[in-house]
Amino acid sequence: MNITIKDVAKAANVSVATVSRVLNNKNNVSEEAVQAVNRAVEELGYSPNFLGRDLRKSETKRILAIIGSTEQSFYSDVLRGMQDAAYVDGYDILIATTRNDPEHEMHLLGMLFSRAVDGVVLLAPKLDSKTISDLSKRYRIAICLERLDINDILCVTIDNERAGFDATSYLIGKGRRRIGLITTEIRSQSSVDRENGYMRALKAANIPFDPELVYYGDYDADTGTRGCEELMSLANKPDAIFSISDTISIGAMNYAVQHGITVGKDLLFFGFDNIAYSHMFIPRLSTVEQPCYLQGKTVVEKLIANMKTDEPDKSTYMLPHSLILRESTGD
Amino acid sequence: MNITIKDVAKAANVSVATVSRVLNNKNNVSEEAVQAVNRAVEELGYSPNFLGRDLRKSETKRILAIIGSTEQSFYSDVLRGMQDAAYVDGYDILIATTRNDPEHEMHLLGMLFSRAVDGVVLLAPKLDSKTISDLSKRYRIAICLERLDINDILCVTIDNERAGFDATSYLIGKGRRRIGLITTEIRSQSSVDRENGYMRALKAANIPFDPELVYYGDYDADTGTRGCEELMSLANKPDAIFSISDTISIGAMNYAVQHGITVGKDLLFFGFDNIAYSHMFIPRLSTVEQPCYLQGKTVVEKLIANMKTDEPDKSTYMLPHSLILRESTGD
DNA sequence: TTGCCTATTGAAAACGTTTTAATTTTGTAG
DNA sequence: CTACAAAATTAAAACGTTTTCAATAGGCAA
Repeated sequence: MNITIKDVAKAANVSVATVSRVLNNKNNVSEEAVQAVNRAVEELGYSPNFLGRDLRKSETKRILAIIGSTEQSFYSDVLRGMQDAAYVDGYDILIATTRNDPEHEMHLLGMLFSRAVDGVVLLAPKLDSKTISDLSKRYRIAICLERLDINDILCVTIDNERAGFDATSYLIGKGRRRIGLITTEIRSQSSVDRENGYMRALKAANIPFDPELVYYGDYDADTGTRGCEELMSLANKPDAIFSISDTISIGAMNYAVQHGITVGKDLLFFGFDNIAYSHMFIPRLSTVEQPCYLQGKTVVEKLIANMKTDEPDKSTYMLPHSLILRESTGD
Repeated sequence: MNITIKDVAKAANVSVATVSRVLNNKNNVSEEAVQAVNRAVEELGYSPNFLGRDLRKSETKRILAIIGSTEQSFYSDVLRGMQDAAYVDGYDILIATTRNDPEHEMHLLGMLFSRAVDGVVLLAPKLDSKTISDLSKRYRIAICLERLDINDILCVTIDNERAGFDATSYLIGKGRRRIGLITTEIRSQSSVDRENGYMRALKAANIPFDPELVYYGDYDADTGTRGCEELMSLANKPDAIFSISDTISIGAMNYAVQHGITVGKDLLFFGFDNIAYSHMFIPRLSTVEQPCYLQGKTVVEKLIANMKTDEPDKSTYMLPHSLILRESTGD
């Protein structure tokens, strides 16, 4: 029913081997054969079945990027970087979402076990690090935008601890001493690292850590709103708030603006990620920028390199971040 | 080197056929065999190679969602709907991005021709409708969030013309008679439809159409900012602005707020999509809400149904939209 | 002419599954 | 016991490619 390489061979009066060679641009084939095959392909409207090819070659030239959801808009830059790197070596990047469900993440990793893709990049994995680490011994897996506490898997990320330190220190440098922190209930390594950076900055400035000033929630704007509300209802209010994501910060600032708090003066805000909306929302948000595109590009380059070797690179690469200063810190 | 079904068969002392049947839960196999096979699978850490399976079965149980980029955050709801529908029939949804390049869109459709996926959903296609329509005759393709001017392909969308009409009419109902329109340079069908709705609303209210009031740009916030600036520098300024996306509206409102224009009074704004940030930005944006999740769910349900039949459904389904009224229209 | 090397070609094996068709085993009724 | 149906099993074919290996054709030197 479907047109196969056999049909093309028949139409072009050559063997299937020759057709295959023409299709793959092998050099040891006569000009006539090339012409005949191409004509036949054209006439029949043939396109090769990759299932056959992939099976025979035992490779798919596809890499799967596994993410929680596409909602985090800054993923788009990461993915762009990944695609650009993949393109160079003829790979395609496919994306699948886990909805932050570890079980579904495992299901998607099944595409790797079952050879439906050649490699996987986990963006913000939810599975425990032991599991991932074990799998990475048998399969080509890399992690991006995160790192594992187990240190034997290819990671491309930023130094989140340092970034948390930098942001918090900046607020301290602005004379603030009661700095709130809004972070996530979910103990992702990046959140933990950012919190640790926050702590270290306090310690470095001899400010005692006050657990009251930490609010735990989700990754969304509502968390920011509720967090800000809670922190501002403390007897001893904060004079600055660092959040581990811009989305949270925007929600938090939203609360402040609506309650007549002068952002950038009474209360400073520092976010994380530099999402597109962070400079649309007024007052504009100061934030930590991470090199999204570059992280994506780098992780795929390294992963593809790993596919070609038996001694995979298991390093953790930390790319440089930077602080973007805007109105929310009074800049 | 890799563990195959043969190894399992040997270890379990049965034939590969039996192993296959156990793995696929076929009923005509003895309890002992099931035990033996499962034990062997466990011991060897075997997982089936889908390339072999897919080739033999001529199906992959995978559907590819092709989008421009993941930046448009409201896609995430659509994709969630798609996944939920896919899950019911044991399909996986994979996502690939075209970066709005028709050529790359065609490349990705290659996964369909080459049988790497069973079907494709195009979210906002960039290829011309003739091409897509032709392809849909040979392959299982559906369109979501858009429609084609050629009407012979499965589409799930909203009535964008009607939505444009509704939004504009609402502004007119608020006493506005100079209504600006910010839309896209790119002539996507949805943009065109929304514009047509805008026109029809003007006509229905006996307001002459003024081409000066239309600004063409991109899908981003910058376009909104520039568009608003340009429209407000007219001798005869608008008293309301309808944009074909929230992102644009937010950029536009941003300009207005910064230039001391009282949004919701001097100037009304109406957006489109009801993205998450549209109620975070103050003043809050009135907008057209489309049923994202439902569109995604529906399109995949219909597509899967089409895969099972020789007489595919080529209808266009228009799901209901609604108006969300907030501060930007003085509500 | 003969022999040999090179360039091109094709037949067949291989990739790892599922499924068909044939065979063996089991169970049951007579 | 025997006969026969039903159940379980297997060998082998099939899916559509790529690749190996052997074979053929062509060119050229001797």
